[in-house]
Amino acid sequence: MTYASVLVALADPTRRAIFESLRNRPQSVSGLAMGRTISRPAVSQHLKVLAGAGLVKSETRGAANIYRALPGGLQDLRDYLDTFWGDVLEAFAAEVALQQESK
Amino acid sequence: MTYASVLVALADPTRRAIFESLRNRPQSVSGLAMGRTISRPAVSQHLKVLAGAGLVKSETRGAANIYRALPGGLQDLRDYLDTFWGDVLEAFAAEVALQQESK
DNA sequence: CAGCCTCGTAAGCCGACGCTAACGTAAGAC
DNA sequence: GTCTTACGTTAGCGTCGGCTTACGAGGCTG
Repeated sequence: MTYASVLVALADPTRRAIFESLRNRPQSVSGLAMGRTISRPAVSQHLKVLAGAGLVKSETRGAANIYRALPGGLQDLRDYLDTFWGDVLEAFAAEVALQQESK
Repeated sequence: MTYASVLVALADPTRRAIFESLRNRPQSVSGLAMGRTISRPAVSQHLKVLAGAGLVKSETRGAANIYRALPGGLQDLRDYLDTFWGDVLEAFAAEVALQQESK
């Protein structure tokens, strides 16, 4: 069920940009907001959504708050897509067989 | 770039339900709307979005319009996720090496 | 302590999204 | 031709989501 929240989290372009920036190296909230055109609270809200989807983990270091991308957060979505693959191909094969039979 | 539209398309629960219903067997617009609580035009609009993302193909059969799921439509998203995997693990390894070095 | 930094949250605004109702079009069935 | 079925599109409405501004809570430094 968590693949749904992952899809919602990654559907937003700004959130994707934050996540992509985080995949390279862990960063603080201010650091993430600095290179971008949006304000710092906006980044904070996006991080909240990403954390809820299990894509990001926060780690308090002094007054700062370091965010890091979680590799396993995408696994559920990958499994979901793999399920689709098998089903679609199966349905396709079944239809091909059906048309062969009707000839 | 198409993985973005795929993410947006699959982020909506109703659209996912339609796509999941379509992965089993091709169906007409009315057939898709029948089992659901939403109206037929709503289904039509969702199918338009799915088609724009390359997840679905329409095939006119008489007055009806049969929609079918495309297996290759998810490939771009899969590749995108795979890119993340490598990068995150690489960053993780780099950080581990950094901490090892500082010891 | 005061001052400055970091951050999260609440209120409010505005644009986009999903839905319905109504219309118009095209393809059979009679 | 007439009627019915199946479909796409539009206009309009309600709602949700992303953004900013403003505030309050901690932590660190002088």
